[in-house]
This record gives sequence, structure tokens and C-alpha cells, in this order.
Amino acid sequence: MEDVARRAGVSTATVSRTLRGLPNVSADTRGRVLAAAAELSYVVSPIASRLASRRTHTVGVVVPHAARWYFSKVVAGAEEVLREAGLDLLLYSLGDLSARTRFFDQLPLRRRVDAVLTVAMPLTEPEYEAVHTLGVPVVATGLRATGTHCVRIDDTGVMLTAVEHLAGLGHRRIGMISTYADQSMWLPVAHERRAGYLAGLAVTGLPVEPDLVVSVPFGVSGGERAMRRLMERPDPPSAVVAESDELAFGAVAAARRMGLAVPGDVSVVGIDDHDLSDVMDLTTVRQEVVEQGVQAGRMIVRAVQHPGEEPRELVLPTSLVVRGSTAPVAGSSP
Amino acid sequence: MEDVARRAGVSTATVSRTLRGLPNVSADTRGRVLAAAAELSYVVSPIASRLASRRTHTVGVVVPHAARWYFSKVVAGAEEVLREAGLDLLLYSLGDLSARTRFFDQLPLRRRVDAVLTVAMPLTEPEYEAVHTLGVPVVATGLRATGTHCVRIDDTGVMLTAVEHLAGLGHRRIGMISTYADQSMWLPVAHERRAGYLAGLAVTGLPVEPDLVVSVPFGVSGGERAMRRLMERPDPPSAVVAESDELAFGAVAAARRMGLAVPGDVSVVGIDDHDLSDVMDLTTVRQEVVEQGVQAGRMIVRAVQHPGEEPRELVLPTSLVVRGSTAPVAGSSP
DNA sequence: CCGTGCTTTGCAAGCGCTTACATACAGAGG
DNA sequence: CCTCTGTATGTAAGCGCTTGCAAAGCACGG
Repeated sequence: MEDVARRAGVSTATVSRTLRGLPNVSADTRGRVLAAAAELSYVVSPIASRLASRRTHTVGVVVPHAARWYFSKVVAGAEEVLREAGLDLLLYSLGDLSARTRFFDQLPLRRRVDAVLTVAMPLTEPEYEAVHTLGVPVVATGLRATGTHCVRIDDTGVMLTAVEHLAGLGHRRIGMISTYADQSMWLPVAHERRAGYLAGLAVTGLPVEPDLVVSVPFGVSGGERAMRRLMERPDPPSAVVAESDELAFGAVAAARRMGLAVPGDVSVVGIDDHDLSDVMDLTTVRQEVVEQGVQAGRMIVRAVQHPGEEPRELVLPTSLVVRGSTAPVAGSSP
Repeated sequence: MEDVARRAGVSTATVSRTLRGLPNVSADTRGRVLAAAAELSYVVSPIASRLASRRTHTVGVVVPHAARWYFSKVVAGAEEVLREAGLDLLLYSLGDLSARTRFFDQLPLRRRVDAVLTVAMPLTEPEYEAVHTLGVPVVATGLRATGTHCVRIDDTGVMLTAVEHLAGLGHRRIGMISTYADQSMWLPVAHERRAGYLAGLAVTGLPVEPDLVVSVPFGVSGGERAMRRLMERPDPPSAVVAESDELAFGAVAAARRMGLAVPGDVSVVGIDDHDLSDVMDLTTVRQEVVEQGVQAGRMIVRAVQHPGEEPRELVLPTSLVVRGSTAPVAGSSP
């Protein structure tokens, strides 16, 4: 920077101001500085500038599992807008429980970030407090959050939509594939979607049969297991809603492997509109995952610029996508 | 840090040495310092330490498309080992061509990283030079690289395996779904896999029919389009290999939508063993994608610690996974 | 011609660490 | 008892920026 200053015939302070686009630099000076910087192909050292300005220009993004479809989409969406805003993104993938406890114990984000983005991470009370000792704004995606900004979808609503769709096709006995807490992650979402399922039954006047809800670990193989459990019953349901498309994929596969036709013998609907849902011909309720990341990124940027604003909540719309995995119930009037 | 020093009755230099685990600190002092740090719940400021030590402790990871299956897996694998080694990971998702040119023009990694990891990014000569002006070690995954470390699979070998499998089932006319350069990404991989396909034909004594190779953009819908093109021919092939599982998914879906049974009318094999390949019942050649990330991460760590070592190349094994999308050719002896 | 209020620029003190170098001290060897 | 090594610690000079404050320059009205 000193070289640039010398070449432009100004002080380093002026170079600094110019390069950061501060207003109180004359056009003439600005030109000389920019020229000098270009000639020397100089870029400021972000590290030095962070130390001096006491801002990290970094946001911590913590996800349960970076490689999963949902999370990688959200992260990709957020990455784009954060980079645009000049913020670095520090990814923490918590993976298993031990990584999670270590993370919240040691809080490696201390002194490293200006904001935190949690992606579908329900925080326990102590975890919540731990994060807040960082003293930086927090934005949550993927679930309802209190006390922080958040962007999410209507998790009960999506399930309600799914059930209504099936009921509209004449299905009277609808099973649900739910998940149980894998390390207490996702818990609230599972809960809300289950509530949506129940609400759907209520709205359409169907009876609740608790045995028709089976809970499995998240993932394709969980979906398979759940489907098998449902369809091996003496009185299997004629339709099944799954908490997510990946579970639904497993369900469809399991049904076919059991010799059942989808949707002939059983209809299946998922939630997400996963990249492969079209290929699987899966009826689903679409959510815009990348968009959630983008919006979360915008919230982060706002929060970094104006800390201490009222927590804002953004609920993104969803929509039913009807494909070939659902059909009128067998035996209904043609 | 000063507070810790005072509390432990030593100088900040000693605190620094202790906290970084340098050897020349007496056990007694070490204990006092650690205790003081713990009591004050002090952690060093990574930023200050980076400025003073002139090392960023950060590695730049550049990928074409962060949200895609392959890339998010590699990144997740690398993230784990880099974090373990105390290195931050700075993700650059290049997305489209304009982002890419901007990236290599401005080189935002300047003064930011101690190493670079490129994931399945064939670099043009100028791009290669640009990256090398950073003066840091570079590791490439997903393709053969010269002049830098790299971890990859045998891209011609996987395709050879796929073709041999089909030939072994009696297929004599095997189509291939290839990709064409979307922004010159992936180019070399596509090339090598096509070479593997041709090698497979040669080895099994099958004739080359250039029309049986169709190139489409990467993705499920590309696979669909390609399959339609192949199967609408007057003389469609009895089997198809796809450059990747995602293309194969599209191919299978397209076949079914055309009323063709898989594998009854046409066998399909992919490359990857994607998370959903099992559910799609797709025969494929498995590669360990997360493991590639892990190994690349290890290489990065080594390279950061011992810069200037000979470029190393690591070729990971692959294996054929036979599922239900391939069967003996119709009309062959039962 | 001088005081005022702007805008533009420079000065210099940090930001919170690391590290070369100097120092102190303890035991070993003569 | 004294020098010689080697280890343990302290001193202080940076690392490369930002920024509060002061100074300088300028136009303007009185």
C-alpha cells in the first residue's frame, strides 16, 4: 500500500480511503490512486484490513450435514449473495453429535465472524445461548426461530397441502413417513410436518390412525424401511405422504420391490421437489431451496450493516407439483 | 492476551508460544497459562495471528457449481480434514462463465489463501498461470493434472468397465451418453470417458458406430434428451452407458416414458454410484467421492506444511455395482 | 481582509498477535 | 570456581492496514 501511496503521491490513508470507496476523496486523487494500484496490481490484504477495522467480513454458516441436498443448495444460494456483498463464508458441517457438542463447547466462531447463519439447525437452549455470546446477528433458515431472523416455509402447510391432494383423489387412509431426531436435528420440522398431516386429516374429515405414522431416520433407506412397515400391515394405506422427497424416493422403491405398483396400489407424495423428483415422477410440494439461501444471505447482509434490527421472519411460498406417483384411489368411481 | 499473560505472570510471548503448542515452554508455565486462558475463556484472534505470522491458514476451494452432487460431496470431504488441520475453507462457486472470467481476472484469492483446491476444474493455460501467480500450492481433484498435485479416478477405466459389463451380457450395440463442454468445464473427463467407451468396444471386439454416441448438456434432462435421441433411431442400441449417474437417471426415465422397459428393452449403466442410484436400481461404476475430498484435503495439508514438494498423483479405485438396470440382451440364449 | 464552515489530506496511534534477538538461568565439564 | 551449552522467558519491532484528529486549502459572506 505504501508503494501505491508513493506512486500516487499521497499518503496511505488516502489510498485506503480511495480503495474502500469512501466519499471524501477528490476525483482527481481517486484517479491517480486507482491508476497506481492497477499498475502495481495491488490488492489490499484482507487480513490486515480486518485486524485494523475490527470486522471479520466473514459469516459462519453452520449446517448439520454439508453434503446433503437441502443444505448444499441453501449454502450455494447464500454463498452467491454473501460473496457479492464482500463477505466470506466459513462453513461448519457438524456431522455427528460429537462434532456438534465440540462446536458449541469450544465455539470456534469466536472472534471469527460478523454473523452466523444456521441452516435447519434447531438449537437447544444452551446452544442458543452459546451462539448469542458471540454477540453477532444470527439468521436461521429452515425452521421457525424466535429471537433471531429467519427464513423458512410453512412446514405444516406443505403437509396439509399434500394430504388434501390425496384426499381429493379419494384416499381415505393415508400413511405418513416421518423422521425421528437424528441427534435432535430437524426435530421441529418433523414435528410441524406431522402436525400438518394431522391437520390435513382433520380438514378432510379423515380419522386419525396413529399406526399409520411411522418414524425412521432420515434418508432413502429410512424411506424404504418405513414403506415396508406400512405396506406389510394387514390393512395398508392406499396413499402415503413422506416428510421429504428423499424419504419418498425410498418409499417408491420399496413399494416397487414389494411388487406394488405406484400409483396403482399406493400413491406417494413427498415434500421438496428434489432435483430428481421429476425423474422419479414423484408428486411433491415444491419449496425453493436455493431461494431460501439467497434470502438468508440478504438478511445476513442487512443484519451486518444494521445490527440490532428487529428480528424479521420470511416465509417463502410453496406449491403442489402433481406428477405420476399419485392417482385416484383404486376402487373409486372411474 | 495481555490479560492472560498478566494472570499467568508471564509475557505475551510466552502465552503465544504456549497456546500454539510450541515445545520450548516449561510444563509449569504451560499449566499456568492454560489455566489463565481457560479462566478468562480466552481464544486467540485468528486475524491478528494471521497478520503477524503472514500465513492465512485458509485454503481456497474453487468449484464450478457448489450445489451439485459431486461437488458438494468433495467439498464436504475436504472440509472435514481441513478443519481438523486448523485450516479455513473459502469456497468459490463459479457458476457461469462470467463468474469464471471475473474470478480468474481479479483473482480474489490473492493474499487470502495458503493453498488452492480445484474441484473438477479443467483450467485453460491462462487460468492455470493466473492461479500459479498466487504462489501457493495447488491440488486438483476430479481430473488428471500436470504440474500440480491431483487426486482422481481412472476415467477411461470406469467406462471400460461399464462397456465390458454390457458386452459380457451379450450386448453388441452399446450407445453412449456423453456431455459437451458447458463452459469448457468437465471437458477432459468427458473426453477420457469417451475414450474409455471406445476402448471398451475395441477390447470386446465390437464395431464403433459414431452415431451411437450422443452429447448433451450435463444433468438429468440432458440424459432424457439423449436417451430419446438414441431410442428413436430405427436401429436403437440394446444398451447405453452414461457418462454419469445423473445422465443415466434421465435416460432411464426417458426410456420408461417412451414405453420401453429397463432393462427388458434397454440396459443402462452409469458412473458414480450416486446416493439415489440404489433407489433407481441403476447399475453403475462406483467412485468414492467423499473420499476424494478427504484425500485432496490431506494433500492440501501436506502441501501447506511442506511446500515445494514434487507433485503427487493419487488415483482412487472404482468398482462395478451391478443392479437391476442391466440384463442380458433380449434374444440371447437364456 | 478576516473569520467560518467545508472538503480533502496527512499524521500517527493503534488493531492483537508472532518472532528474531537478547537475556537469564541451570547444569555440565574442565 | 569458571566457562560453555542449552533451555526458558522477556523485549520490542513489526505484520499491513484503518481511523480519530488535526491541518491545510478553499470559497464565501461580512
